[in-house]
Amino acid sequence: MKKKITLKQIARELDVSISTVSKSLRNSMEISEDTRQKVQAFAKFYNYKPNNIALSLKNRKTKTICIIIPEIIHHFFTTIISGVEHVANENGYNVIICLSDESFDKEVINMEMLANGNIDGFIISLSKETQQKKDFHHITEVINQGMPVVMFDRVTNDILCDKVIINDHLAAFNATQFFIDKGLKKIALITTVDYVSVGKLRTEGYINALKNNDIKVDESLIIRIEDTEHYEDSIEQLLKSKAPQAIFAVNELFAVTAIKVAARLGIKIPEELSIIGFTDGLISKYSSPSITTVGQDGIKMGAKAAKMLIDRLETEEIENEDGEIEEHYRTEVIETELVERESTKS
Amino acid sequence: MKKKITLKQIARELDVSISTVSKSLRNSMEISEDTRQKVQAFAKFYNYKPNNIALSLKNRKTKTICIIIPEIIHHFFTTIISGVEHVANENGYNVIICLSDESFDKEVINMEMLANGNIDGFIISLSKETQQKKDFHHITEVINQGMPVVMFDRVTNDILCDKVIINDHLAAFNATQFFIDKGLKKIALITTVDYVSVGKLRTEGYINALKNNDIKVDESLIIRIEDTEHYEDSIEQLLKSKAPQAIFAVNELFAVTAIKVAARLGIKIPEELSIIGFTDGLISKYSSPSITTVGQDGIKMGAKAAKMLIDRLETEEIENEDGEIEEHYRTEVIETELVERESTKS
DNA sequence: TTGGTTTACGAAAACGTGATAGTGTTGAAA
DNA sequence: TTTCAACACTATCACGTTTTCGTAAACCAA
Repeated sequence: MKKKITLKQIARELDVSISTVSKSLRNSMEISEDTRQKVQAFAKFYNYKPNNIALSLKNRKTKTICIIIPEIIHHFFTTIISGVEHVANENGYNVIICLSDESFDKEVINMEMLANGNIDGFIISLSKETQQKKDFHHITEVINQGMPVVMFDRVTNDILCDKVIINDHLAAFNATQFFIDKGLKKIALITTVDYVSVGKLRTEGYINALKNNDIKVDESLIIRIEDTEHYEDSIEQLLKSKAPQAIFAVNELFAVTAIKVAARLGIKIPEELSIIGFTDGLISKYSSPSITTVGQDGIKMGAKAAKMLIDRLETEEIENEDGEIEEHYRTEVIETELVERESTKS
Repeated sequence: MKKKITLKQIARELDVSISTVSKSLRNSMEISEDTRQKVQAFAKFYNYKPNNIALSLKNRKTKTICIIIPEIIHHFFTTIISGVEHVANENGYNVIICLSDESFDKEVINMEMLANGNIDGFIISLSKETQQKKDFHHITEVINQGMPVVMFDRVTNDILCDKVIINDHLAAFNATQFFIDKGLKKIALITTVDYVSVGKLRTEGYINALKNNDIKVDESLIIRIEDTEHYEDSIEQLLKSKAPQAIFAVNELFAVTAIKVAARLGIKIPEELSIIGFTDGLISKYSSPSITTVGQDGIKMGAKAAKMLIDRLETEEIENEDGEIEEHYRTEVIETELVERESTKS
């Protein structure tokens, strides 16, 4: 078991100073060809690699970013991670993943913990609880310390920072319009409670599409789900009592559950009932019938977020020189597209 | 924008030494009540938090572990992460996630990068390419440097370290036996190529179950899939030409694809064809019909792996004192259970 | 007053690195 | 012979902590 070797050990072994070793290894002209060779050979033999922690301390940057997500067992967030990770790696950054489990406290603890030097910046999607509480002090604090933050998907207007979102409103509008264009008018909505920002926006998109086509909004066609475990009954109720022609679900799980319930009730899809979900995940793809969805490109979104963060990290020094430059934050909108499958009529 | 404050700044401001500040903050008895109060109040006001990087450098531990997985867009691995993250957090550890993308090179780069001080230990599941190459030098090297490594799921006997696995052989055996007990004898297998360790083991389990029941192994009932994109045709071929009574698939995707193909061919499930998959993920749960699977509890597995790693990290100092203690590595086996759903007859 | 013990603090080292600023030796120009 | 530059290296500092050791000042006993 040979432990990692340090500059100091090499220096002692070769009877030169630490500076000489350091310079030799970075091929400084100050050091004679001879010594350089010797040091480099020795270092290679003992597989010397600079200690990243020491470098981090010295350079005041860790080359590590943190992504905080509410939930990892969720295809959308997984694709986000994938996108972030890829761009980060390309730029020599590592990624620390934190799960807030939709909990405000965990989000705060994670941020405060890592803000003390561990990482260079954050990418975050707010937990449900945080959105409900509207308490963002932990985030503003981090930003005030000069650490860049990029928010994605579940964002808030209360914080000024870079953001990456999809146009939830428009996407929902288009999905609803898609139904209407097919001649369907009795369109149900399965959505979340309103404090989840994206759920709210999607609901609005749905409503606006109806209004835009002079279709009256029937509140009894809208189900707002809070408990994410037991909602099958509500859907069954809806299908039985209202017999909608179409359902727009604000996520994949709601969509696939609707399909299951419909199948159980003997309702034919897409002949008697069309369904569109949100988020193009594995479930939609492999469900039978497969589900038409509003595809959010998580990979692209994650990649974008990572790029924005890294851009800010790498250009920060320049901004600081001028001292007085006002931060100018951007909000990027990622496009969505309707992925047509078997759950809607073509 | 107030940057983080350091001990040095507090010391200068209060006109005491750095040591005094440090001691005051950790409530050392050496410092007078008076000074302590003063320092603590000041520190609290400026929200002083020790710099983790400096601490890491000093203590030679980072309180961060790394998990390397082949692929994140995969339910099993996300549950693993979830389990790891939970246990890690409970013990004050952060988790860095690296994706090897099934690539040997990326696995090596990630490990070498992080082994230089960034983290305290690894949890890893081998990439396909690594398993194929059987080149594990990067892992042994890290272990030789004294950094603990825990392998899970895709492991190898060529490396001595802690491991967490499921009994793939037994699980496959039991699944196959389950079919046989229902009176089904013409059982097909959809598996991976043999260099994927778990695929191989599951294949063996299947074969042994057949042999154990004096059923001849029919190689034409076995499909070994290499290209993970285009294998629908092979399955269609199998169903058409051999008309198996049951299919055992070594993962979720193979199982759900089999269902799709069967549906297309008008084969009734489970009446004419029973299917069992492996890994109890969302797809199996939400597929219609839902799929009976061999459930691997990823959360438990990840939690176990994290626990083993942290145990080793926290007890290491003690071992080192004795100097001569031989490392005794453990291999934990996580139980599986058959989750019966609609794709098999009850 | 002397010697010894507290009390309350400070200096310095260590973790590992890299940059800046020296320093001694040699050889050549003046 | 002096001076100056080039060469080849070394010393030191800084990053932010914690910890060990040292030491003035104060107090007390003899």
